[in-house]
Amino acid sequence: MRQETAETGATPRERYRAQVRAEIKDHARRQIATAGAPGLSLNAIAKRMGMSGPALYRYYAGRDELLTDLVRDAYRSLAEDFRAASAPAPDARALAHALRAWALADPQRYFLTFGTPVPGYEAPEDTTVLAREVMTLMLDACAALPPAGSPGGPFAAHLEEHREWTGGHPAPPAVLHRALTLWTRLHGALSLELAGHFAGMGFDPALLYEAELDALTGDG
Amino acid sequence: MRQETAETGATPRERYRAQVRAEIKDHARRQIATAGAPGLSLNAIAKRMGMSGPALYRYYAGRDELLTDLVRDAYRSLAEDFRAASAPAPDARALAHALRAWALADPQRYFLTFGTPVPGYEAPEDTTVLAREVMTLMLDACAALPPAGSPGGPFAAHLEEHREWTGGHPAPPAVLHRALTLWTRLHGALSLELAGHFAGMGFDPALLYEAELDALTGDG
DNA sequence: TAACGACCGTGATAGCTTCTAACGAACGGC
DNA sequence: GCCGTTCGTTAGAAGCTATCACGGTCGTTA
Repeated sequence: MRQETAETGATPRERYRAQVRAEIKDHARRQIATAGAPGLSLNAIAKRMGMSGPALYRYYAGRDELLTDLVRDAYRSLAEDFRAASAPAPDARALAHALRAWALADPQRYFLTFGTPVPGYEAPEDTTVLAREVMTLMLDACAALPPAGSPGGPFAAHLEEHREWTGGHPAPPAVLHRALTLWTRLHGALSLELAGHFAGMGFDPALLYEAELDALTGDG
Repeated sequence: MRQETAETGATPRERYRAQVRAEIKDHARRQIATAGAPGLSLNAIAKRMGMSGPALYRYYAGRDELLTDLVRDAYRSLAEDFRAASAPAPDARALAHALRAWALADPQRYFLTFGTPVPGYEAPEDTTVLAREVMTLMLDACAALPPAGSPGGPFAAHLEEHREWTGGHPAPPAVLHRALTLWTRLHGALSLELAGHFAGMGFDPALLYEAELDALTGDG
């Protein structure tokens, strides 16, 4: 039978394994932060950890599995920041600022989750679950906003009949619409900024972001 | 001396060279459309063209140069579609629809221009010139819109002093703001749709796009 | 027409990558 | 103390970018 330690609930072997996996992820994070996802090299990680290339495959079946783990961590980290920004009460402005801070802290991490998808790579089921969790926090924040003057256009009516993605959230369609536009507009400004498309244009991206946020919280 | 043909103004050698380069680009386009930019392989292109790998280097110095050429073509193609949508008169709605059609026709081409940047790769000067051309058409379209009720917030005031990117466009700051939000909002909705982030959410991305467009042309 | 030079395609090579397979060593449970 | 699981190694296949040196071809020029 296996002997479990009190602290972690795992055998020493499993603890070692978990630690090595964490170390691998740490190197991968650093590597991705500077060279991006395509620059992630299992070989380089192994060498930097002082072991040979194939040894890594004892811990990760391949590049994709490592990337998936990083995506999972990224979503979890964003959800955590969102939860912190939602305390003591859901707040769309705080959420938006948390999102930008999270993105600027590690742009490649943002691209890993919301950037260009790798064609061959299929996101596993549980990442969409994590994404839904983030979405739920956005819905809560938008539900807490003062209701907009307009009752919502034809798209809000469309959303009334297609609310599978809300996970049973009781928000009215106008709030669903607001949450979606909050997401897409902030992502639009943020992703173009991070991708460097505003470079050399002269204006301050932070002010554009703030202007979008004003438009959203004032009247979507 | 070089002998120029009447039709193309180039020697037969140069015509052949241009034709081969075009064929390479064609294969690259097809390859990128299915496997994305990281899936672009010079070797595979060469083999599919019936020649050996290194032969390609006679026509393109490397992967980056080929990618740059594709980016250039993409911008040119978008600018062309925008010009067509701006006839007979600048029209923001027509422009937006042209953008979405252009993106859906080849999502990887969209990502090539507006997607996650490759960290090692630096876009050459002339692509920014092409991007400015696209931006100018957007500015023209926004200038032709009926003026918004609001005179513009603090960001519009900021833009008044930072209008280098307009290339001397005489539009008032409110129009500059509108053009920027047109770009970022449409990109936000479009890029998330193309990246598959709306998959399984149930609603129709086209309606979301249309709703954003309504919000923009009605009152930004 | 004959020769020269620019250009094109080839195979060989270096160095990198992911990933599989087979072997030896170390660790932990009984 | 034995024995099996697990770990790390080296070797190797297949792929990629990119460079080099060589031979063939084409166009021009003497």
